[in-house]
Amino acid sequence: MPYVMVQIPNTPAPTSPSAPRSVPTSADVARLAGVSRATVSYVLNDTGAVRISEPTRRRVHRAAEELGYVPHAAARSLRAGHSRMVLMPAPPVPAGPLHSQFVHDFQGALSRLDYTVVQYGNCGLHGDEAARAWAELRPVAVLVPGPGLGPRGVAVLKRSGARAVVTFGTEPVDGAHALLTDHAGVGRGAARHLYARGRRRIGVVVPEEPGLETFSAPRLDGAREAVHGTGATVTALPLAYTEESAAALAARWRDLGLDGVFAYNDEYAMLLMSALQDEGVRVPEDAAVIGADDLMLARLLRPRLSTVRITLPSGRGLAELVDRAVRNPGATPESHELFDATVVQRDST
Amino acid sequence: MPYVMVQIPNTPAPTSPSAPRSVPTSADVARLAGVSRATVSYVLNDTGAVRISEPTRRRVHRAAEELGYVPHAAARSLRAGHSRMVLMPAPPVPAGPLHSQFVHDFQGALSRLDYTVVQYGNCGLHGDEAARAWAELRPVAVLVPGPGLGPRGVAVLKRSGARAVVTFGTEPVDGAHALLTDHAGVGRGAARHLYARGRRRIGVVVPEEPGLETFSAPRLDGAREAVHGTGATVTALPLAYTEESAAALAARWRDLGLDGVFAYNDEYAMLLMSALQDEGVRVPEDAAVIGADDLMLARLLRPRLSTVRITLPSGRGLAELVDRAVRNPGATPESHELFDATVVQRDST
DNA sequence: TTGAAAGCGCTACCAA
DNA sequence: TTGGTAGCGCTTTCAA
Repeated sequence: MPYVMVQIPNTPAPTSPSAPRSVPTSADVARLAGVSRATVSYVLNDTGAVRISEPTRRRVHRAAEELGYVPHAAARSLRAGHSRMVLMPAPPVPAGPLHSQFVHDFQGALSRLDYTVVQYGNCGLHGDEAARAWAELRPVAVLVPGPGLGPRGVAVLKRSGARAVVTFGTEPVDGAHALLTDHAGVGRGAARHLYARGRRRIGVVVPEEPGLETFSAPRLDGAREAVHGTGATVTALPLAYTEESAAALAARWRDLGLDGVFAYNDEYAMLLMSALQDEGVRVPEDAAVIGADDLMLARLLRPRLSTVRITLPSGRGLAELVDRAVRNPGATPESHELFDATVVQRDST
Repeated sequence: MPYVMVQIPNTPAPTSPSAPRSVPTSADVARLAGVSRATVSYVLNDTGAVRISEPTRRRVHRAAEELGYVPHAAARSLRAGHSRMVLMPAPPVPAGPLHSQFVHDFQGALSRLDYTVVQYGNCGLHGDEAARAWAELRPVAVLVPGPGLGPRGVAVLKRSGARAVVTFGTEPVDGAHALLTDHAGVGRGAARHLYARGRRRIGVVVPEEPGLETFSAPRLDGAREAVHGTGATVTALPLAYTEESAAALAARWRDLGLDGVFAYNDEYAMLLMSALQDEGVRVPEDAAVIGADDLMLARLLRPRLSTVRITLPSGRGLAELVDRAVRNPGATPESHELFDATVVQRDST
């Protein structure tokens, strides 16, 4: 079907009544109020050093209101030479409840310190590429979850003005503050507990979902380390987060000859424990099961699930760390343990 | 222990070798490469219209590399007059698994369409205040979860250049595209199901956690509506997400004289069902329980939990909606049902 | 093939 | 008390 392409002007003539006028600037406000742009800036920012008469203030405010004027953050921070944006790249996997809660708190705390917190969804970029993309936004601080950042990335960020770079991860990155997430410690705690309960052939669930290796690998390593030299064994058990996968694993459970399992976290633990029970494997007699994260829901299953409780520090404390780092960018990067991992024994071990 | 505070200059003299030099600009690159800023821009952006000789290109690239030059996004979009930022204000409550997954998909899909997706954590701001804060960033599109935005807010955003404003919520907002989340439909489906199973005195759990009213109120209303005129009753049951609260509710269950309950979602349902069982209330004989969201974990409890499954559309489809809206900002706002709610009967009803 | 220069929207210095 | 104006870093038109 033949058609005619009509050129639609994307900035309609300002005479058109219903059309969206172009975005009002402070110059427009100044014009309408009959003052200079400088005055507009003074009034709207309530600059202390300069006194503007009350009638003028009113005129400016009225004009701004009438035009629906909103200042342009990019222009402002360009002029100012800095911003108060804290950038937090979104993790490569959808956030779990712990992470969601943590990010929420942290955002709140930083907001109260007058920072603007922004989660940046950068799909597919890796390593230094990603760092460059973040650096383009000229954040005053960057909080990077996971291992996506090397020393070169840190350097790129700092060179482009980031006054604080903070990483979450199992080990510190050169030049950045580090919040150490001791996943190995979680695995170690779980395996030690199983060992103490008399288990010698220990399975460790490793989720098959991509993106979780970051956490699962150190947890597995930690478990290995915990029983090293004791004669107990640790076996990696790949498991997808589906009932089918759990049923399949449970079906070959007896062949595996294991007597205890650290199931990565409470969700996988619930899934596996349930499948084991369906298979007639008794928990904890035939197989002791321990999870991690201490989800409330995990207390509802019977037997009640033992777990490694992970307590994260308050968002406020971390926000203060960031604030300190921003105020004193020269300081030597600090490393902090972020986790506090405690075994909570219930009925499944 | 006494200590001496040493004033560290935060912009060290550029002669200092190891100190962080000030952020390199395209002018620095130009200087180092011995060309003009224009040439730098041409080379780094690979401008098609202009041919730059190969040796010059190399010099520019080398210089940029050496300085660790990263372009300044704010300056660029200021000059360009527009950006490709899609702003998504973070919801006031920590995200649940459904929301996390959805946001993740959606971010990925928009990234592939070459947008920059940014979740903005704006603590405490409300209504038009919040809209103004978002507008300062001059996003090309804004996706607002929940009811935080009125027609005035939409107008503010559009006036400041947003070419698409999309709301998630139970009802459309004037001037914005709407993705309708039919929470009432969820409640309706659940209550209808309970009614069909012979229940006449129906409880509806209303979470006490602040910020959830947005979802719980329409779910309750939907349940009321479903049984309106049938002689069946609907009773709101406040419940905090703690074992204590659930135990307290279960303790007075017999006094309440209810025979069925829609428990807001699967998590509250699991909590309540478990408490009821501890109290000796038989499920489903004495009390039929239905949740919502179809969490996998809810299938693990016994009796297996009936639920209202909520399927969200793919992130890709929504990303395309946004893209279409951005390309054609004049179009009449569309409204779409976002939810597809289906009752899944298992053993608890 | 390259350079000079204007200007995006804003703030802050200096002058009136 | 107010206005003129420079300049933040960038792209792009026009001229050489």
